[in-house]
Amino acid sequence: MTKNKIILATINNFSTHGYHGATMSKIAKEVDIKPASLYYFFESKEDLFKQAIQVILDNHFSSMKTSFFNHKKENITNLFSELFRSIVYHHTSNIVETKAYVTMVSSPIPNIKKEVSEYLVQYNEWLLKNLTGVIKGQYTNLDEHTIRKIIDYFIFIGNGLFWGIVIYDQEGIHKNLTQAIYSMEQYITETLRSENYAK
Amino acid sequence: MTKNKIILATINNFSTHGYHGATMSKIAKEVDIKPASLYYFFESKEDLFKQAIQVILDNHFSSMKTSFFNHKKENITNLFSELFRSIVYHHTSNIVETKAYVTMVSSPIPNIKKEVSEYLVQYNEWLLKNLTGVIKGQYTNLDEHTIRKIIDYFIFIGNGLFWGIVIYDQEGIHKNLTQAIYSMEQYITETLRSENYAK
Amino acid sequence: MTKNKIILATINNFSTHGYHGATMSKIAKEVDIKPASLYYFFESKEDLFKQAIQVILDNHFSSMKTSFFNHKKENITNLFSELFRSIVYHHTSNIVETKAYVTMVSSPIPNIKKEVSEYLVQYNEWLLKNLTGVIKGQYTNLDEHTIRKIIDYFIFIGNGLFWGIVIYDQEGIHKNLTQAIYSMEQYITETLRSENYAK
Amino acid sequence: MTKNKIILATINNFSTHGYHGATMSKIAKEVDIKPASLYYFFESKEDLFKQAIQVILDNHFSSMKTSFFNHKKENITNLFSELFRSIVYHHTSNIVETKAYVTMVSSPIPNIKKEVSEYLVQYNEWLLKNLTGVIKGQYTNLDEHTIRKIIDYFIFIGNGLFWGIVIYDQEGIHKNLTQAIYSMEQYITETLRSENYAK
DNA sequence: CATGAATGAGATTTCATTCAT
DNA sequence: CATGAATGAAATCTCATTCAT
Repeated sequence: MTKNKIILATINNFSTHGYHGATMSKIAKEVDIKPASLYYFFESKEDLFKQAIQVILDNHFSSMKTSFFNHKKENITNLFSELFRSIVYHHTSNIVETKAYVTMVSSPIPNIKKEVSEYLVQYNEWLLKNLTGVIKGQYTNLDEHTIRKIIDYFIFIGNGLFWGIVIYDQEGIHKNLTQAIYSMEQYITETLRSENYAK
Repeated sequence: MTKNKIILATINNFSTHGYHGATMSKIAKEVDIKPASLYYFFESKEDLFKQAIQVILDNHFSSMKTSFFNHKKENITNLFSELFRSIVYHHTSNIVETKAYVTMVSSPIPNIKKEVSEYLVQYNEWLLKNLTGVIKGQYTNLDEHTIRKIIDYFIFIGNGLFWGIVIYDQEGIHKNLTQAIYSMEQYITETLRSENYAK
Repeated sequence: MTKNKIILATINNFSTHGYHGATMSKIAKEVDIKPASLYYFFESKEDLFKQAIQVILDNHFSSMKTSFFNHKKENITNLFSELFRSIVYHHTSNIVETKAYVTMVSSPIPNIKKEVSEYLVQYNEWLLKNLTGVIKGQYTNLDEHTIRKIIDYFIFIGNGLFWGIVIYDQEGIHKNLTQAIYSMEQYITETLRSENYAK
Repeated sequence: MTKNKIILATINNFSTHGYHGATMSKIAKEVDIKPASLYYFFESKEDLFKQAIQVILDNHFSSMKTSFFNHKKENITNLFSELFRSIVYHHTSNIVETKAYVTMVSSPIPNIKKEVSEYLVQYNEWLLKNLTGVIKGQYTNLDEHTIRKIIDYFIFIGNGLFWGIVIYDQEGIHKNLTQAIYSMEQYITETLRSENYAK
């Protein structure tokens, strides 16, 4: 479908050239149509980019949801490992969208900032709520504050993993994944021990 | 000095609008001169951006060198904490340059990619060499491979810290700094223990 | 057709203002379109001028071919007169192209020199071959060297005629034409006599 | 002297790039000064070019005068040969000025046309007057009309020679010179014979 | 004399957009 | 659906010129 191809070409161009560098011509050429034809599907460049970014965010959300709900959640350390793996899998399989996201964060598109930050807030709330739920389900005695600290640490380590995906190659990313999993395991072990926690 | 002001305005505009969004007009307006005057100091937009980026990279390097050599290096855990603190300090004090760097990585400026990757290689080598030196000086029995793993982990955690600087506010960054320091301490402790190492 | 009109306006402006003096604005104004529209038909100013010059050269070649092949070639003196007449006719009817050609020779367009010199070489070869053929057909005993001398003289006299077309008015040009025809007749008569030639 | 060097650089640039292509920067660079310095010597670009062109015309006139008055004028055929030789010598030694002249004729400089055409009129009158004088001195019976025809033919042949100087190399030019001398000799011989003239 | 610094005007070119077909 | 043709606005860049030093 042409409209879809246009969105993909838009994401592709945006990720490597930024908003102003991603011209309607380049996008049209990638889809093998003329620039004038883009206006049959989209009202304007801004409209096109708004929709394209929505696709990136939707993909990200559904990818994260899928991996979250596909997991058995018997073991929390295991869950974090799985989530890290999902993050790596999602972002490496969609490296173009990932770089587009980074571009979005660093040089935000005029008039589209809002959508992105709203998504981030929404995503974080979702993640927080669900992770909290799972952890509570397994470690019933852990207080809210400790749970929050674990999730925060997970996000912190996830950030390192994320930036690694952007700047490293396959090999480097894999090394980071191992480090992330190890780090999280350590953190949980330590936390549980210091909390004098018994499952 | 006009030339300097132009460079600063360029970094500023580049960091928020990307290469194509940072127009010569916007830059000139920020310096309160006319666009034509930019060409007295720089041959072309590309030339201007090349020099601006060189400034960013030079600043980063000298900032890292300063913080590295100003430290006493009596205690390695301490050194890593100090370096993390320096990273945070440098990037938060130069948030514009930092965002410019992220923009550079995600949507690289045509014909300037090379300079940036060359810098990264050079910086990594410098970091590796010096950190290796310090660690060796303090833990004389640690083998190369273990030292390398420690440094790799340091870089991995530093990446999380870095990305946090880009996307969080003061408070979030400070939280990340604590997490990073803790994480590194843990890692070193564990490593030394598992190596059955006695200083 | 717009593209054609643009080419004509280009030749026109080039012939009187030279390459740098013939601006895209002037050309567009002459065609009654906006400068930006020129870029729908031509990639760049250089591209436009390349094509315009090709038109001049093509016109010249086809004009010369037509007049050469339309002639009966029974009498060689007559042929030369006819060719002179054709030169005058072609250049006075296309005085703009002719002046453009002179401009081209004196202040060549950057990166377009090659096309012009290649054309000149090609045209000279064509002229030489065909004139040689006709002369040989009529004066079977004339040796190659003599034929070549006659053609060279024809070209020499043609050059005087050509420059006269550029700098004189109708009357002056006509006077030159008479002189050229006379000169060529004399030369052939003298040459045949001195070669003791009998047809 | 700087002013002189500027004039030479102007002629040089004008001859190869035309008026609009000969920029103040290029001229300044050739003299190894800054563009701003040109304005110490000349009021404006137009002023500079006016003076430069005056130099070309003055050089041409004095060169022609010298060669005319240095000749013994015993033999008219000889005089024409000498004048042709002078033309060739002057223009090949000053090929840059010559090409500048051609550029001037084909793409005249705005507001400077007048000076050039006035010079041409003046030069032609001078040439006519002096040649007429010499011819009359030697062939006292020749009527004005015949003299004028000879001079006209001389100019016509000179034009072929001139254009040859512009487009040919050393060898081609020399061949043209021979042809021109021969042509003029023939013409005079024929004219005298047909006028049934006895010196 | 000479130039560093600056600029208005204008040149070439790009780009998002429109609209008739 | 798609595009050929066109354009206003703006971007990059050039150029002649000025003026204080």
